[in-house]
Amino acid sequence: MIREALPSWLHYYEKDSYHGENSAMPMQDETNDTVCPVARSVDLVGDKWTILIMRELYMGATRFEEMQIQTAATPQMLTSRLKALEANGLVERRPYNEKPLRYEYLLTDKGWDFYPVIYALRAWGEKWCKNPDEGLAVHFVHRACGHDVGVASVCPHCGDPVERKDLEAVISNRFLGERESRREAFKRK
Amino acid sequence: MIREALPSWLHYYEKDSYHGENSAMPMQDETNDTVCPVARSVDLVGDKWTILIMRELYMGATRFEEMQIQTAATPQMLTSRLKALEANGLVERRPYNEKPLRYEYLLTDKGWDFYPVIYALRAWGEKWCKNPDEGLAVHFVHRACGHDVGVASVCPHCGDPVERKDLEAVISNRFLGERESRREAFKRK
DNA sequence: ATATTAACTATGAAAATCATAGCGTCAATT
DNA sequence: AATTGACGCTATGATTTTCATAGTTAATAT
Repeated sequence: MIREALPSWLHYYEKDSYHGENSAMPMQDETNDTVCPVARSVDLVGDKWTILIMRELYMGATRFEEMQIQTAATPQMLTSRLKALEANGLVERRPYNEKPLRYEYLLTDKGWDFYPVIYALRAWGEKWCKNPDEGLAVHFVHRACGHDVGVASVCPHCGDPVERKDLEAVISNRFLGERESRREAFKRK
Repeated sequence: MIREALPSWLHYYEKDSYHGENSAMPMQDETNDTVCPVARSVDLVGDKWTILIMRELYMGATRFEEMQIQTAATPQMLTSRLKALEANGLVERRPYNEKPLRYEYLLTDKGWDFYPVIYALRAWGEKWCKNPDEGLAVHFVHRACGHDVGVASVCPHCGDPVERKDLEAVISNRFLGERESRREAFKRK
C-alpha cells in the first residue's frame, strides 16, 4: 500500500505533458486556476523542504544522504520532494553507480534558473535575521573583478548584474564547521 | 482550549526579544541552529500561505477578507500566518475602524524588503510555468524611463537596477478578471 | 426587527509529517 | 563464511497540521 507523501497542493506534473518554455506547465486543468506566476511557482516549490533541498543542490550536494544530513529532512520528505522536483523538471536523477545501483540528483537548466529566488532569500536573511556579531555565511566574489558582491544582485564594484555562474562562493568557517558537525552527528547516530 | 494553528517549524518571535538590523532575530536558542540565511528566512516565511499573503500585500490588499478571497486560504490559515508575520515584524496590524473594531495589515520596512523574493518567484514562474499564448500577468514599467522591464531586475532600457518603488504595475485584464470573479464567487457563497 | 458587512473563532474529519526502525544490494574486513 | 559498513531508500504508528463547514460578534443599513 502506497502512502501519498506529497501534500496535494504541491503539484507534480509528468514530464512532457505540458507546454511552456521547457515543457513543464499545467494546461487547462483545474489546478491551473490562476495566471499568477507567483502562485504557479509556489505550487511547485512553495514548501520548506523543497527550498532547503534546492539550497543544498546549489551548495554542491548531489547525494541523498548529504541532503538528508544538511536539511534534517526525514528520508520520506526527501524522497517525495525530490520526486516532485524531478517530475517538475528542476532536477534530474541519474545513476552514478551500477552495483549497487545508486543515484545522484542534478540541477537542470530550469533548476539553475531558480537560483535568484534562493539568492533573494539569502539576501533577506542576511539583512534581517542576523545577530550583530555574525558575518556572512557565504561570501560571493565576482570572478570578473575579484570583488565581494555582498548581498547585492549587481556587483557594487563593476556595476554588472551578477549571476551565480559569475560568482565564486567562499563558505565561512562557521558555516563549514556547522555542516561538518552535522555529518559527524549523523554518522554517530 | 487554544488550538495551535502555526506549524511548529514556522517560527514566531516576539517583538523586541531579539537582535538584528531591526530587532527580529533569534538569539542563542535551540531554533537558531544554523547560520544559513536561507534556512533562517525559510523559518519565517517558508510556506505557501505566507508567500501568497505577501503577494497580496504587494498587490495592494490590506484587508483580511480580500486576502482570504485572493489566496483561497481558510480564515485560520490567514489568521495564523498574519499573526506570525506580525510577530516577526514583516507586517503591522492597525485598526482602520473603531466601531466596530476592524483591522488592516500593512507592510513594514522589513516586509517591503522581502519583495525581491516574490519578484524572483514571479520571474521564474513567468519563464517556466506559462502556456505559449499567455502574456505577463503583471507588467512593470520603469517610471524613470517609461519602459517595460519585463522580468528583469535591471531595466533593459536604462540599465539601472530596479526596485519595486521605481516600478508602475499594470495588471493584465486576464489577471484582473480572475481576481474580480473570485470576489464575486465569494459574495455568492 | 432583519439583513449585511467584515474580522475573525469553533469543531470534527482528513491529510501530512515526524520519529524510529528496517530493507536490499554490494564491497570490504574479520 | 560471516560480519560490518555504505547508502538510497521504505514501513509504520503516533502526532501535528490542515481542510471544510459553520458560527460569532458588533455595528450599521433597511
